[in-house]
Amino acid sequence: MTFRLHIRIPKVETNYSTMIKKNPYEKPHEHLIKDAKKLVQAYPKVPVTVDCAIFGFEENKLKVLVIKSDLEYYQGHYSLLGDIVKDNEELDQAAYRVLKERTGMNDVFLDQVRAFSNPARHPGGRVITVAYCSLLNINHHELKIHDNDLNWHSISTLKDMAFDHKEIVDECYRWLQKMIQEHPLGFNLLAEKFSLRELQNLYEAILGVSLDRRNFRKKFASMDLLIDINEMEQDVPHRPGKLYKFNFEKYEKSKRKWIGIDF
Amino acid sequence: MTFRLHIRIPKVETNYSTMIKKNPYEKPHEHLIKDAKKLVQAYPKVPVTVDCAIFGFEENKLKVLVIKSDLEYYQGHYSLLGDIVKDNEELDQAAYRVLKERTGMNDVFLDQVRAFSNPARHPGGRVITVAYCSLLNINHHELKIHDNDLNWHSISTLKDMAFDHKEIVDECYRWLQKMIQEHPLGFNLLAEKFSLRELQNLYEAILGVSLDRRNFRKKFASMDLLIDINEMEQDVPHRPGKLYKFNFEKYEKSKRKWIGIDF
DNA sequence: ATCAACTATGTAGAAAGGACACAATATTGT
DNA sequence: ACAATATTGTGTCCTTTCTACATAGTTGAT
Repeated sequence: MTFRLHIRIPKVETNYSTMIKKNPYEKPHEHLIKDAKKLVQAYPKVPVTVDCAIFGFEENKLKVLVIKSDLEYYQGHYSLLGDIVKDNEELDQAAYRVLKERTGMNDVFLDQVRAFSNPARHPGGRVITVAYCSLLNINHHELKIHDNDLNWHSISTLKDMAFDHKEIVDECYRWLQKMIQEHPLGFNLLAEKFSLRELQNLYEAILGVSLDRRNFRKKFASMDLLIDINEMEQDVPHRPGKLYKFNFEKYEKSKRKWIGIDF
Repeated sequence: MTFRLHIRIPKVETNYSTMIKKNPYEKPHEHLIKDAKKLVQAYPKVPVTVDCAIFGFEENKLKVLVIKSDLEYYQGHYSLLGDIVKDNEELDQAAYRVLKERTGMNDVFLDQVRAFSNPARHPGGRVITVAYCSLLNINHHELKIHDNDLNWHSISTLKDMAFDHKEIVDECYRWLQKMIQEHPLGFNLLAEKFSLRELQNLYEAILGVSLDRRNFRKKFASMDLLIDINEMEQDVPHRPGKLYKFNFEKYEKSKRKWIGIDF
C-alpha cells in the first residue's frame, strides 16, 4: 500500500503556535449572531481556482495534459489546465467545465484530490487552488484538443512547471497509484476493449514495477470482472491476444468492503 | 482486505522545490499576460474556512468535538470547530490554529480531507470550507476544553448539525475508517501506553466490526511494531493486561510501499 | 520449415488468514 | 482461604492466497 509521508505531524513551528490563548470573555454565548450575511460579508476573501491533472496513457507511458503558461512570469513553463471558480459554482462543476472546455469530453472520471494554499504559489497574489484528478483515453474519438499549446507530457520527464503545479501533479500521481490498486480506475485510461497485456502495461507503468505476467492474469481471472468478448488484437507483430471489457455492472453490484489492518 | 506483500518499492521523494523563477533568457511574447497581480485582482473571491473533525475515543466510542452553533439560524444545532482562513495563511496553518485555540493542544495529528463547496452550505452566503481530520487522546493532560459549549459527541448518535457539517463528519469518518487500516493513526486516539484490548476496542468501534481477539493479537505481533514496556494495566476488575507503546521510530524507518491489486 | 515474439495455462511450496480451545492470572464475593 | 468469574495470553489446524517458475501453443516474418 501507499504510505503518505505525513502520518505523524511533527511539532508545529513556533510562529503558528506561540501567542494564542483562549480569552474566556470573548464570544459570550448568550449573544447569537443574528445576521449571517453580514458575518460572511466581513470575512476575508480569496480567489479560488481548480486545477486538473488530466491523465492519459500512450506508448506505455502515463501522460498528463499540460499547456504553456500564459503568464509572462512563467514563460515557457507548462501548467495544468485550470480556471477560476465562478460565483456560486461548485468546485466539481468548475473542474468539469475545465475538462469539457479543454478536451471536449463530457463523461470523464474526475475526483477531487486536495487543496493547495501556499500564499506564494501564485505570482499574482494569494490564490487557493483545489486539485482534481481526471482519467481519459487519449485515443477516444470524442477527445478534441483544439489548442495547439496543449500537450500530452510524459509524467516521468515532467519538470519546471508553473506555479506549484509540479507538486500538484506529484500528489495526483501518488493518489492515482493508490487508487488504481483499490478501484477499477485504470480502465478509464484504456480503450473499451483491451488486452491483458495492455492492462498489465498500464499497471506496470503507473506503479513503476514489473509484475509477473502469469500471476497478473491469474489475479484478474480470479476477480471475474473481465468480459471475454471473443475478439483478438489486430495488427500486432506477434500472436494476438484476446480482448476484454471490464464488467462495470458486475463490479458495482458486487462491490465488497474489505477490512484489513496492515501498515 | 488482502494487501499483498508483493513488491518492495523505494520511497518516492517528492521534489517540493518547484516554485519556478522567471527565466531571464526567454523573450516575452506579446500575447502573454504581463501583470499577474492585475489578473488575480480581477478574479472573483470567496470566503474560505477550515472545519476540523476532531476525533477522540472514550468509553469505547468514537467521539467528535462539537460546539453549539453561534448562528441564530442554527440555534441549538452543533457545528464543528472551524474558522475563517486569514490572509496569507495556509490551510494547514489555519486548521492548526483552530486546534490550538480550542483544545490547547499543539502536537496533534491533522490531515486535510477535502473541500466542500455547495453554494448553499452557509446561510450567510457563499463560503467554501476545507475539512480537516484530527485525532487526539481525550484524556491527554494538555487537552483543555475551556469552552462550556464544547462537547464530545458520540459519532453514532450525531445528527442535526449546522451547515453541511454532518456531511463533513461522515466523510471524515469514512476517511478515518480507511486510514486506520493502512496507517498507524489509531494510536493518536489512545494514551501513550495501552493494552491490546484497548487497541482492539478502538478498531472494533471505528470499523464497526468485531474481530477475533487471538487473530488480532497475532496480527499486531507479526508486525513487530509494539513495544512491550513491562507494565500492566492498573485498576481493572480482572486479570490485567500488558501495556505497550507503538514503535513510531521503527515504523518510520521500515515504512514500505506495497503493491496489491484488489477491488 | 524455422525462428522470434508473443499468448495462454498449470503446479508446487510458502505465507497469510481465520476458526478454534485451553491454560494462566487477576479480582470479587463468601 | 477458596471458589467463581472475567479476562489475558498462546498455539494449532486448516484454508486461502501469493509467488516463483516451466512448458506448450499461435501468429507473422524470413
